[in-house]
Amino acid sequence: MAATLKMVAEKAGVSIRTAGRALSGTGPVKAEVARRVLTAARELHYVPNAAARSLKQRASRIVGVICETNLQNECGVRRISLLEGALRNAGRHTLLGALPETEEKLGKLLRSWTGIVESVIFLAWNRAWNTEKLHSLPIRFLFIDCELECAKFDRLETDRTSGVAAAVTELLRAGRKRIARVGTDNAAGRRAGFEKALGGASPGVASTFIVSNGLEFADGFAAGGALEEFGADAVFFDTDRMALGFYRYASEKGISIPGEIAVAGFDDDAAGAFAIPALTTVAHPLAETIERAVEKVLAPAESEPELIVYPARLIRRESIGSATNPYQQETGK
Amino acid sequence: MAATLKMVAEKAGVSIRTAGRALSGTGPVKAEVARRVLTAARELHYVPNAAARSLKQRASRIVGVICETNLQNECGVRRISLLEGALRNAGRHTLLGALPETEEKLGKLLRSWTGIVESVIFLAWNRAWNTEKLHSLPIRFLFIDCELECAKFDRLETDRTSGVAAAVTELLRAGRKRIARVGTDNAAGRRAGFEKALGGASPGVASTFIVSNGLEFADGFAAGGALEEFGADAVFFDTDRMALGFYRYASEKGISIPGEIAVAGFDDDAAGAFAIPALTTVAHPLAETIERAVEKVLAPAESEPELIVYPARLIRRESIGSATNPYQQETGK
DNA sequence: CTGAAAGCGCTTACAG
DNA sequence: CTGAAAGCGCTTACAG
Repeated sequence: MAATLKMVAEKAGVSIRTAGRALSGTGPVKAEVARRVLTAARELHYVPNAAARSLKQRASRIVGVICETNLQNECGVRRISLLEGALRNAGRHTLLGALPETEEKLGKLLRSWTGIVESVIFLAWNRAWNTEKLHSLPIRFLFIDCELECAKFDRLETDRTSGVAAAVTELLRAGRKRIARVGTDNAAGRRAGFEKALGGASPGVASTFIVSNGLEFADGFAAGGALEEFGADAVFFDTDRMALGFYRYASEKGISIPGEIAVAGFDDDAAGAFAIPALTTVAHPLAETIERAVEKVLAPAESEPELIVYPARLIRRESIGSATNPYQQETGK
Repeated sequence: MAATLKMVAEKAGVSIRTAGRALSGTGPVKAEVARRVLTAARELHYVPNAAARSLKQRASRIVGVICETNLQNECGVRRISLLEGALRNAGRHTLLGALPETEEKLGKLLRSWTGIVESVIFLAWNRAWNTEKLHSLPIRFLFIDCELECAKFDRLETDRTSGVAAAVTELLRAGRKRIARVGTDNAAGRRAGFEKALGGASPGVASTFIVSNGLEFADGFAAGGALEEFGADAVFFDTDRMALGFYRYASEKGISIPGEIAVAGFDDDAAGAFAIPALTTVAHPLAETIERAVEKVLAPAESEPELIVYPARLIRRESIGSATNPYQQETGK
């Protein structure tokens, strides 16, 4: 049985209002009375009911976060972890949910969050879905790296296009002539980056796109056959996990990286820095994005929605032919 | 402005109670009246305020989950992801928080969760802390894999001792004579497992424990020097991430795995199955633990606290000398 | 400095 | 079948 403010007030022999003032420190209370209230509260192990306070104040201080369903890639996790910490520093709590399989289920989830959550940050979204229905909910929405096209919501995006272009340009600079990209079909920014880099390539360069269902180790491993068939001497994978899955394929087939094929990934997973050879990758602007997301959540709801794009950062490592050991570069500082 | 039940009732020209009945489907309402209410609700985009309902019903259906601070190991993430899904299937929401650095901050966090959360599941805990203060909070607690010794709370544990013992026994069976363990000082179960396995070893076997500050790639890499110094021909790492960090060290020094040194880890990260050589590891009983945790959260609070231990599972792969390719074993089914 | 009242938005009894 | 009242636990005005 949790103690209530009423119980504390009765025990201290004061009105509920006076007890409230004494405990919260707002408003004047005679020192002796305050002491009596605090003692009563301590003895009853009184802890204020945050939900009741929220209801009265119409401010729950809870932010919903929708993440991808199969949460396992390290970058997504770091993002959630950083977001939770930043939100907590801002006095907010994080309600976590995975993106449901269907629009209907998402609607149900958001309705069940109504009144609990003030804002919802989407870290994952299905681009085939309609955002219309979101408008009728008394919730503020923010989309991070969802490649959403609807301008009615705040959106923070990593500039995947430039990030991928930088990585692919690096493959070209290393003198590679048959460049492949392995990834999923719905990654518009990555495709654009790949094409952008190839647009500036010399005439003798050939390229291909190998469609993958997933973004996991197994998907990278599975792409090995198609890469051999194409005769790729360089490959960009949409995720580091895929790239490292391909490492295993290459090892089994005796294909040398980067000798026979140069490899680059995306996400800057910690595993990549320790892989053999260390993996060239593109890092998300995590810190900037998180900082801005929290600002957005704290800002008054009336502000105009905007699209903010943050640059990704290329991390060049051994897998495209560098002789330096990036592990020492990065951790030696 | 979110529409309230009162607004819907007024628009439909009925009492608030009748509107409530029509919308929730509880209790009898004349068909024509119900239709009027539903229409009004639709037009106003009415969504019930879950927080207000919680307050009245004294049941928030929100479960707090406290995870480790630097959430990056894959196993911990899978656990959270599975937990969120299982809780949602049980009609519960997941409030996420990282374990604060100090007891005081944890107390503050839990107080701020009071009234919001019905139970809190700890996925991380500092064994130096006192559990006494938890008792005064109107929250139910559950500890998963925290190696907590206090019998007043429900605890679900992976049998790390047997898991580690199985891995180390496998190293011994492979004929290794100088066995090291690399890990943190506070891992009681792992230490016990290591010692248990060595207790049954032949007289000629030597062993050592190399203390590590963290459980990351860099920590495994950093242990390389001490392992060479000891002249280890086999090593058990407390996490797969450390083991894979050591892979990099071995590669740089030209040490062959498993030829010169056999390696085993713990956690069953996906990366291990694709590493070269594929990493022998111990898998957590994730599914069983999650299922039981949700059962506990749903069960009446009066039940006696208990300690339940689930067995870990050894996954033997190339890193201790097996010739089979476990990748094919595991994904070929 | 202190208290009685009203209300956040809903639901749970209780009368009609 | 329907409505007026009370209450979840707190806070925000408003009187004294």
